[in-house]
Amino acid sequence: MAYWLFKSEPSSWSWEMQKKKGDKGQEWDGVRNYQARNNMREMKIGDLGFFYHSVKETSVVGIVEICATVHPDSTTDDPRWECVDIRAVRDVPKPVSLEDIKANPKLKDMVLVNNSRLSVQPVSAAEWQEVCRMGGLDRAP
DNA sequence: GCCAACGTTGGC
DNA sequence: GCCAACGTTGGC
Repeated sequence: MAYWLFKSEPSSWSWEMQKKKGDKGQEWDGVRNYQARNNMREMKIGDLGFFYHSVKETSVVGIVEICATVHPDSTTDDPRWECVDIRAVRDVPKPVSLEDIKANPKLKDMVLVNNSRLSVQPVSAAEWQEVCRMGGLDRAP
């Protein structure tokens, strides 16, 4: 089981929109960055991820699950670009802000802190537990 | 709205 | 293969 973080600007794709897709989920398309794509290639069904709102809210707002492994991105004919499908699992009761993450020494190595431009990132198990705790999930999913 | 950081493109 | 120019992202 691996953990990930998906970053999205709410004006283009928000957590609310993701939740409306329900259990069917949604293809995480539009990624045009090799590092992000390579991370998606590593994902397996059942892996979990944080849903992070960039720009305005800069907070982890939800938990998602990988529901389809990597496949061609339907929004382009360019065979280089692939993506996975994710579905919303639950809200994070208390969204965890970037400020809070930066202020927590346990999270100082998070990719989010050190490479803010990568849109699909790996998250360690320890980081997962800690962010879940901060978000008000006493038991990490 | 600004700007730093980063990734990509294209000329050589 | 290098590197300058350019475009985009995202925090502030």
